Amino acid sequence: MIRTHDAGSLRATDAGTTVTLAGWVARRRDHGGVIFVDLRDGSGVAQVVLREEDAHVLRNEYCVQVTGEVTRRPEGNENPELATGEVEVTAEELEVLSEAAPLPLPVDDQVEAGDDVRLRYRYLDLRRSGPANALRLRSAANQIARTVLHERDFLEIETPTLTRSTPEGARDFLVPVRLQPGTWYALPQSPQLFKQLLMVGGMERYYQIARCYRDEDFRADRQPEFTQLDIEMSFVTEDDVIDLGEAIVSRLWRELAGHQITRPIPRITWHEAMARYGSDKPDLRYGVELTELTDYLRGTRFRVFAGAIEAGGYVGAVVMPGGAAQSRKELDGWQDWAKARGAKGLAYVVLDAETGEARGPVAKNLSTEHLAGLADAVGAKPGDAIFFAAGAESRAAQELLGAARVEIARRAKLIDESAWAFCWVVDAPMFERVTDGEAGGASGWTAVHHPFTAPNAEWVDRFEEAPEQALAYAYDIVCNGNEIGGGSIRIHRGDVQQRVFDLLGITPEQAQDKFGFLLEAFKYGAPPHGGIAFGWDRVCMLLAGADSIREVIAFPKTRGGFDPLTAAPTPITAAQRLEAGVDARPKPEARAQAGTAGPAAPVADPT
RNA sequence: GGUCCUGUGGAGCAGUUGGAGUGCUCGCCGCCCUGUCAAGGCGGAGGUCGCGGGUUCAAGUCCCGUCAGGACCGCCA
Repeated sequence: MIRTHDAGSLRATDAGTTVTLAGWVARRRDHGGVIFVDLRDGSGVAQVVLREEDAHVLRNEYCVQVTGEVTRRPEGNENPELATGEVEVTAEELEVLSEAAPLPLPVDDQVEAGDDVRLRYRYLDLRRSGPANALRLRSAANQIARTVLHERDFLEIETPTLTRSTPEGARDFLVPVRLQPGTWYALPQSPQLFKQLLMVGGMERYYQIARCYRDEDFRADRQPEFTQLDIEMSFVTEDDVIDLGEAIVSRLWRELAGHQITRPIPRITWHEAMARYGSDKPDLRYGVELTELTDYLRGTRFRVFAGAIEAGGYVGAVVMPGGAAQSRKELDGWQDWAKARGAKGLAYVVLDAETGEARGPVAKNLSTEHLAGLADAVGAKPGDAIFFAAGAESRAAQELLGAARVEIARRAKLIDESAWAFCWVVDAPMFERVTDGEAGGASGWTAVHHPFTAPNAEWVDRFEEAPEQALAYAYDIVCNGNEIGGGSIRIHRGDVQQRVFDLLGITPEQAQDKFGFLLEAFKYGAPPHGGIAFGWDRVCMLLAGADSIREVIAFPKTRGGFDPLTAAPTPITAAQRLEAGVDARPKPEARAQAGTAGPAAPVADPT
């Protein structure tokens, strides 16, 4: 090392030692005869005192090496703000290791720069303490997860990133295969099938910090490539996986957030979560629960509600504490808010703060009796506002109220930002009805989780009887309204798997074509198994207190899938295009079992 | 694919009902300065107001389109 000490480590006890430091000029204060430089390295900052003429050339972010004696600062010149504030290094030698051009992005913790500039100069951004600490935290999180898992005899095993599509339902990223022109690899959306094969292979306890790829639109908590802490275990029940998940999460939060999670983490069924919070990832930092009014309002003459009730649907409400104080404009704003998410509107009633009298457009449509008992029915007080949602589809109405609940909490400032509220959402439904608009409204079933999720003991023999009610051994862990992980016990019996495929409308031929290798593996003594995958970027984002996963990714992409630093993606040359076989037609016959098929002749046919 | 917000020297922001010269802080360049720590003082350079079109006597400001960044819906666990 060309340094003897870390700048941030110097203390009063080091006084008298001669040290060599290497790092960056974080800030300089040039007094003419004496120059103070804050020298920053990975460990922190120390003040260097320079009296040499040639020190005047120093500029921000010059990379320098300094040798000198550590001395206590003169009486009264200590800086209690700095860990190293009691001492300074009086430079005897200064070497400029490399100069820095004027900075396009100030390396300054005070300045908030725009995302495009930060990402374009991410290496400068990372010199700032916030972004640097976010990556350090992520490294620590990785370490903690590995420790917990190795303590429990897990094996870290890597799986391919050039593979075929796994059935997660998102769009695949595709990679042309030069050796088999016209054929394509898919980047894995998750290592799902491989980890199940590892269980068949007797690995019993697998984990991987796995990069996953999904070609869908971005969000603050979504990137096209992202990371999962992926785990699978053999011979386990749902409780075993949940217990492991809690062990990991509680260790992470204890060591990185200073928060002791109370275990067991509460569990709520999926149906209860939808009924009480209108969400399958409820934020439990605040109350504001939904109330179902389907029975209460039965017989109402208000068409919107009556229609939903007669259709066997749902009417419900959520209360905004103090919401009656909102202006007409604010209340109208809720209508726009609801329309923006595809609802027709958001009916409401406000309760007069003095008299408790119900007012508002909807109040006129409700009978005196319904109005009289309304406040009690939904738990509202004078001065509150009550929002309603109704629909033939219970879930859509509940989700609208659930979204309103989140918005209410935000507008009414009901969220304790320092709180951590965890829960498991269990007993998720197996199937969801899908209507294929293009196929003339034909309806079928799709797997809520994925098609290898096991029905629970109650439903395993009869999920076909009422697919919409069948429950799975599937569980999600939720933190402050964010789904941070999810998993399931998998199907390991061929007959059950076949019945699930039948219900999903997957023909044996299709099943064979898409994941025949997994089904074949299951013929040879597949152990019962299950697992979980944590959305590692989200976990780290929450631990870092960030509001986007971009903050915990070293080199993230912008919303358009663009990397401002490397300017990827780029067009390819005609030669690359030809060689990659992008336009080649695959050989007509389906590729036989692996092994004997030679490389196909290149059928370059650029169109 | 849809809705919304933002775009003004290198960075962060201001710019009123359209009205003369687009302003501030930081940074940058030069000079001064021996105890600062967001050092200070004096002077200076640097701007196609994202881009294109339109309305107008006049556009940073209003309208249309487009590009880029962001938030959300759709999509995606």
